[in-house]
Amino acid sequence: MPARDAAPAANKYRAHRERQRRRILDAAERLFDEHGIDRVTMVEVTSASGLRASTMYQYFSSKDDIVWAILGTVLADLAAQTKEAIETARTALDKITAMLEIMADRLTNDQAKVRFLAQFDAMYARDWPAERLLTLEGQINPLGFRYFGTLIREGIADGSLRPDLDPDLTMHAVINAVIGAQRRLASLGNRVELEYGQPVDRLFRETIRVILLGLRATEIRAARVRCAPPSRAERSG
Amino acid sequence: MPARDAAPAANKYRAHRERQRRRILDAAERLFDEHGIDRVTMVEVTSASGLRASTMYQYFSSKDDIVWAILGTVLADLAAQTKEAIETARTALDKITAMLEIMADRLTNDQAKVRFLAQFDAMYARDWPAERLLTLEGQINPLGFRYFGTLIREGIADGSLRPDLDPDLTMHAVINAVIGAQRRLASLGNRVELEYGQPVDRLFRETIRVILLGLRATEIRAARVRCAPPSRAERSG
Amino acid sequence: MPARDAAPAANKYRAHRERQRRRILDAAERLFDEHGIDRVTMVEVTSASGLRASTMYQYFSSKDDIVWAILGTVLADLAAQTKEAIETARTALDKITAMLEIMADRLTNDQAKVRFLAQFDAMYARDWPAERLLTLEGQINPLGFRYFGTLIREGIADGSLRPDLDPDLTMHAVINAVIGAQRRLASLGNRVELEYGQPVDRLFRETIRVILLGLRATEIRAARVRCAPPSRAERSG
Amino acid sequence: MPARDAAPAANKYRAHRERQRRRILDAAERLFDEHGIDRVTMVEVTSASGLRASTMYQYFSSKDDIVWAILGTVLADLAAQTKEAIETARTALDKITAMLEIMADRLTNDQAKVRFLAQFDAMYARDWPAERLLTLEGQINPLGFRYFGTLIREGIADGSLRPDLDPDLTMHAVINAVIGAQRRLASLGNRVELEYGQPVDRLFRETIRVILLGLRATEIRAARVRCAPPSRAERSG
DNA sequence: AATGAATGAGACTTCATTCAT
DNA sequence: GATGAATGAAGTCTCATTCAT
Repeated sequence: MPARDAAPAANKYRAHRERQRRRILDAAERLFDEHGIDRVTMVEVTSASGLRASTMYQYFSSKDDIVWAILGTVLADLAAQTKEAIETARTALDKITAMLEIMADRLTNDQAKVRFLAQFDAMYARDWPAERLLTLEGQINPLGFRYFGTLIREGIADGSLRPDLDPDLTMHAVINAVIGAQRRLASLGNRVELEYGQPVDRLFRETIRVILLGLRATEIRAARVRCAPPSRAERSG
Repeated sequence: MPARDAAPAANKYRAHRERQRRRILDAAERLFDEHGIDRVTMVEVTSASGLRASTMYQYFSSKDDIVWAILGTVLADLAAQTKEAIETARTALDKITAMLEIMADRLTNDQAKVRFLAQFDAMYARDWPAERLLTLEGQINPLGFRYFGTLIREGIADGSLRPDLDPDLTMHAVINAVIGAQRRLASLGNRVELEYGQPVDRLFRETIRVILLGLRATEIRAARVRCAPPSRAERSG
Repeated sequence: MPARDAAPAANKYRAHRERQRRRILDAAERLFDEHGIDRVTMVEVTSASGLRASTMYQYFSSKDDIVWAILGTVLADLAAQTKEAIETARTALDKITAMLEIMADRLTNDQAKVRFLAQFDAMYARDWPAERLLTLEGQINPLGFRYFGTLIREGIADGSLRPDLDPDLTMHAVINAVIGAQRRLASLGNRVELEYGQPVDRLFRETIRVILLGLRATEIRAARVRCAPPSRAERSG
Repeated sequence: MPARDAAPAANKYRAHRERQRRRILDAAERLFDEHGIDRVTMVEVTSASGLRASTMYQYFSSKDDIVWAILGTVLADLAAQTKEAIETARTALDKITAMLEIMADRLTNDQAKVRFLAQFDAMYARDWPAERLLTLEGQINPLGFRYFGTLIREGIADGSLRPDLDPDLTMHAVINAVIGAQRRLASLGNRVELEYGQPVDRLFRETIRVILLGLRATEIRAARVRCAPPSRAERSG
């Protein structure tokens, strides 16, 4: 009976299509990471996927298509992780710390994906429309850029951040530096390690530590209170 | 007399060659910045230089050749500036500050060159031999990487840096973050500006400020100088 | 009862097929006119018809099939119109005039179809078998080519045509010129208008007028009627 | 001595280049005529010219380029012939007759080139910019379109043309019909011959004869003089 | 040293068509 | 009868590079 058969058939098609798509994206992701996005041709992706050129075009009509598709999945993962981490944090400093921790974690456990983002930034930044960037970074910080200012103000209010920070500037500056460092380390990878004699994770975590030291309230509050002896809170901060 | 004619002729010849070389490099630099290194072909560089393909081969036999040549000039400039700045500084913090200032200055005044370095990192990191990286970073810090550890120790000793910094790690971490941020900002350029509503220089200088805040012992000293001897808790931060 | 259900089902089926066929032909006709037959691919016709490539093959298995099908309908219309017009005419000149009028009318009111014929001539003339041409022109003049000679003789006899016309040649020559002019004007369309500053219909009607002037015995007769019995010389032209 | 060698070397290059160009154009012209412009691919032209695909692109970068180049030579020839013929004619009717004679001559002696023009009209009319048409037709009538009106007026004045012709319309209409007929006959070629039983030249010359009969003053002058007996000239006209 | 010509290699893309469901 | 998937074949075009002058 056609009515009964139609749905399963359609499902089967869709499932097949999805599987093929994944094969292509996986092959592409691997090749991009091994040789660099710019050095990989559609022909290579095609044969690495076990397809013929003309079949490929039924799925992706250009390398850009593939790149954007990969970007989509990478960012979706990232967004989910970030959101979860922020929700469980309490003070603003904790939230910021959680965000940066996520980035350290990704660098350790998903270096290939971070490298992909690094390449993407370097190669596509030029061409892609500004809204894309909003989407991109917006997904790293799913609460939106506006939230950055709020976060700093919140931290100043709750005493976890230095009171002299510029709410409209600081968080942007921090995120940028951290993303820059993370991607650079992912790209240069073990070269950095060879050279600096330090694993990339340690370097990155140290970067985060220094930045958080630069943000946190401890010393400043001491200065503000000025001539009173430091409270216990300050001492332990 | 051949002896007399030879030298001027040779000079003229060398001068001509040097001029041609510059034309090529300038054209390439411009194209690389406009369209991205990977999207520029030798054909384009050739015709932008006003040469013929076959003439090009008398100067550069591949795009890589050109890229490395440009890299050489960019790094030489950078090295000179950095060295000078460091020499005039007194405390370790001053030296670090000077190094980071140089980077901010380059971002403001030589964004194209920073963009070039950003592209270089992203695209050539993969292939180029490790010694090259040593050269690269070695020229930013002409005193050598070993010096980084010394610098931190010096700063702790002269009281300009936090005493709890790890001499083998901190400076590497800081430099990496700053380079990462600088190149990222140069690459994304006015896109970041549109999005964050802040000019890239301000963002970058804020990044530096936060990092220096994270490094310095200043506030503690400030508090100390002003009112009372620092408690032990403050000293250990 | 199967006997009762079969007929309506078959009808429904046939109606559906016919509707699909028309959709395809209409889409093709439009595309052929917009972009030129040779530049239109089956893929384009297929998607303009809202079908899938594989479905198309249930109806037409090549572009040629479609072209011939369209040709069939266009010629059928034309044949009907021509036949009717000729039947109501009295003298040979009137018949010829009627035939040419039809062509002017089509140029004015069905320019797209004339353009189709123009393209067909230019592109398929090379390949198509000679019998097809017979069919083609035979339908414009449903009475057959032989009739052309008869027509001229008839006109000479009834005094409507110049007596010095060659019955085996003239009508062919005239028809050819008129078809050539008509199709050319349809093809070049408003380009001619822009250039010559005259609408295509006016140009075409003027062409017809000149040709008819070249054919008719009228003026001589006019002279005759007005003043004096015609001399023998005038009668024989 | 370089000064002496340079010029001959450059000449040699240019001569070689010109020879290659001609080989390509000749091969293309032949293929276009045999199979139709649209059915010929660059690959075919290339190999018919004895070149490699990549060499071809040093000369012509698309089929269109080739088509336009051929068009250029064809029109140049035509323009030269037409101009010469017109100059030696005396009355307007003679001039028109000369123009049409040229077209008959080309049909007889250069049918392939006329076929090329026919194809060009049918296939490129759609796309090519209007100025091109001006150039095209302008070269057939090198005196410019304005001249058409003048010619008719001149003919009416010198008594060689019917006085009731519309100077702004007639010549355009005539030329269009003649070009249409000529190209149609060239395209259909021997098919027409088979069918009509008449060689194409005869048909075309008959077309011209009828049209000229339609234009010339003879009969009209009879009418104008009205009641005088026809002169001998009129009788034999 | 400069350059015109030639070209192998290969990337990208589209089409028409078949087959299994 | 409709359609999703697959694909061989072919065309278009560009690039890097060599060679002879």
